[in-house]
Amino acid sequence: MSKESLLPLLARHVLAHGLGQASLRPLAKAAGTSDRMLIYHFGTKEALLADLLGFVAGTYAQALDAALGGERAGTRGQALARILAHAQSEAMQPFMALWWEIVAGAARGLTGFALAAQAIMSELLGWLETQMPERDPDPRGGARYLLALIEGTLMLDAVGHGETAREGLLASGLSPA
Amino acid sequence: MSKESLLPLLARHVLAHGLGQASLRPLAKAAGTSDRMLIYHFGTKEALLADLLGFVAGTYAQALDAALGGERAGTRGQALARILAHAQSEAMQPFMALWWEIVAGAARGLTGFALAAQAIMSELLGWLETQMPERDPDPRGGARYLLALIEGTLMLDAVGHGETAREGLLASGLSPA
DNA sequence: GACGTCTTGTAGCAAGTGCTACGATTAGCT
DNA sequence: AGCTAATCGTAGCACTTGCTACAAGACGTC
Repeated sequence: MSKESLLPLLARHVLAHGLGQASLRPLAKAAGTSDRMLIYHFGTKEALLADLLGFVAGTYAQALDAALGGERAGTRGQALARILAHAQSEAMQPFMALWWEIVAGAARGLTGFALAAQAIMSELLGWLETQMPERDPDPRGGARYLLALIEGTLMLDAVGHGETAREGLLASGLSPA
Repeated sequence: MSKESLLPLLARHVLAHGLGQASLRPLAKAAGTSDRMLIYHFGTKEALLADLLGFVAGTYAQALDAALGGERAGTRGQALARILAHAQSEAMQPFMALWWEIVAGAARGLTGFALAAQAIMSELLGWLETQMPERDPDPRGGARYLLALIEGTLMLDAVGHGETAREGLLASGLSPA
């Protein structure tokens, strides 16, 4: 079992159970090894977590490319709707739960978390920029504006204020009225 | 030492060190008691956490009222700037770090976390509604729109994408150009 | 003073934590 | 074949976790 072949299994466990419960022995069982081997491969739990978060960020990038093909949106509102539908889909729910744990770690200054979070946000921002309407007057600023709005919406979703977010988007003038 | 007199001390410790490291013995030491007493008063760590998060939510409500007095903003942009300045202030930094942990817990479905998060968001939303400009065409929707934008901005701040958020706000048309 | 309830200290338990020591197996290279 | 280095299993260590058992003081009520 190589390091690389372990990462997907570890990620699966973390997506399902969260980072808080991610201790070596359960992780090892989920990956079909022993804690001894995890330490052997990664050296330290901290290093394991850093590698794991990097892997998750990479997986997210792939999922984004796969799910949201290339053609440009007609309006900012369409780009917004498209990405919200993706993030709110059933399949992305485990990732979203993990995402807020990554944000919390980044806010506490944990380096591995901050790096993964920045990578994921950069990925999403890059995708948003390619999605901006063809003759948008300010694609760069617009993409960043949408990014803030999207993340705020997803956060409100996560804490049970989804309806609040929906009304906010309606009032933003972006939604297809 | 009553339950109520313990809560501020416990909150201080959690704000400084985070929820992840919040185990009974360190908490007890920070509050000047023993783990035995914490269990005696709260019954369970889970119950302690729920009480503690409720207390933090209440404290946040007070801080909001105290720091951001009553007079209405002239424009949506002013309301936005005002609350962002508050949330990004040095004094609020420990609370913001704790906030993302609360969000992460809520996203994982932990009841105490979800309740506290909803209370805090409702408080902020209520305050935003009182701050909307006098002749705003849609104060209800506008407040919700601002809420999403604010939380997205704060999240990007937390993960080191503060500059991204700033550019997004500039492109929103809300900032005093 | 007697009684029962509330409060608190000291010890400790069973389980889980990250990590290490040591030995056995395997693989690759000469 | 013989040697070296990578890979892995078994035990275990020192420590922390949430929580409990047991007993002693504090305190108001009769």
